[in-house]
Amino acid sequence: MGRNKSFDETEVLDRVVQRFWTRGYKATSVRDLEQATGLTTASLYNAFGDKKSLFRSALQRYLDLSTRRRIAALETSPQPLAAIETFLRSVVELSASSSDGCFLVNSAVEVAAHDVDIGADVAAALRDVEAALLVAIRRGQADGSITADVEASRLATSVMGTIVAIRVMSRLPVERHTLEVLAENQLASLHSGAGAPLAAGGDAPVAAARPSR
Amino acid sequence: MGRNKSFDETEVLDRVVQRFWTRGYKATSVRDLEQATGLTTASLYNAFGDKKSLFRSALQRYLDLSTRRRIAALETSPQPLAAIETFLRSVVELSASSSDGCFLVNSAVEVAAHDVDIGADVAAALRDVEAALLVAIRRGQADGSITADVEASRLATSVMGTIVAIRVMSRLPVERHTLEVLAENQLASLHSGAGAPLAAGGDAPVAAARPSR
DNA sequence: TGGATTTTGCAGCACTCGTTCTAGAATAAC
DNA sequence: GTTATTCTAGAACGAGTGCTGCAAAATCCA
Repeated sequence: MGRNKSFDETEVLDRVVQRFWTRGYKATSVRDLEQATGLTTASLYNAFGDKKSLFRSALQRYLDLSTRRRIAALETSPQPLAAIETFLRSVVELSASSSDGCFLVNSAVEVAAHDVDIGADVAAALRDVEAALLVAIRRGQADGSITADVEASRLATSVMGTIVAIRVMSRLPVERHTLEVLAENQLASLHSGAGAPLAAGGDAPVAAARPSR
Repeated sequence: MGRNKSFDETEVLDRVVQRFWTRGYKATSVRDLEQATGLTTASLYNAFGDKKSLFRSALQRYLDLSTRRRIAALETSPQPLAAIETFLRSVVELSASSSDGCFLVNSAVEVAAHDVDIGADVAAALRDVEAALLVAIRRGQADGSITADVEASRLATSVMGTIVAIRVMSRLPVERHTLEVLAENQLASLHSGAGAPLAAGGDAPVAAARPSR
């Protein structure tokens, strides 16, 4: 009983994600969100609670759209090393084409340290990613494509760190080449075959300075 | 001619750094800074200009105190690999004992993407660190302590990325062990001797969950 | 149709934001 | 001592902050 909502919650959340993602938590005002969503204050507060709750909902929506798809791809791919490579290369691709970075990493730095709840959200999401990487790495070690000289859990942490680093560097006016080097060095350290722990040549083209925003 | 300032600018800047560092740019108000420094609005604006200028001055002060000391240590140490190891271990130490992260990395994520000037400041500082790492790595390759299988510039970028990753992870409620793994994997990939690209054992103790703030 | 219940539009709350202004206090040069 | 100049104190500005209150509109269940 009662009146129905005139909007779709997930569509609204997508707009909210975009705002929080590009501007950050503090720099995004509730009025910004009203303008971005076309909703009024009352509708926003009625549907999602206060600003912090809305932010957490947006973060979960972002995880559903971005992070969890990657996790699924990692866990189901028949070629785990190739899946990790695809993952890393897509992160480089995204990072090179936008300075928005990763909503999760941005939130880790700006908000997570000051809010226990959001800190737990972010840490849990990163743990999920690392767990998926771990599964893929273990399978890669089993089929011989990934080096077994290092514990799988250590490799997973290392890959996770590389992703975070790429995401942070992408917020700065750095060359795309820098991001590629980070990804390639990480990939090289995963390959089995102990003779060449890291590729010395580098098969990716050196790109020009990325366009400034 | 005229009246003299009743405060020391660098002492005031140190207080300002602490505020911006722990709370971020947007979440730190000018009134916060007045309270932290004991100065009035007029004195702050007279000495440092507006909020953004004050932030940039604080960032430079931070670089003078923290970053540039590390750079000097890297460039002058007779044992470059040991210097890098000391660098990484001190980053882990700092990161494990505080959730403030690195003022430079925090600024990269929160502010640099939205402000061209600050973005240039941050990127330049990271370039300086990477350049110092490069010098140390080249010397390590020359004396045989660091692997020559990988281009020095790629190693430098990789170490830089690891530092950034540790700094970001330290803002979350993660175990100290995670930060140590990141540092150790990176160190292992620097060592010459191709047989064991990454240490499998791990000589650092597994610590309990770090104290929450 | 008639409540009951929910959503919506919008004014407005108390407060904080970065910044400026004015008056007076302090000090260097003459 | 006078004067020119700088610094300090604190009020205040207009705009913006997160959030709430209230009446009107819309919808479901009976």
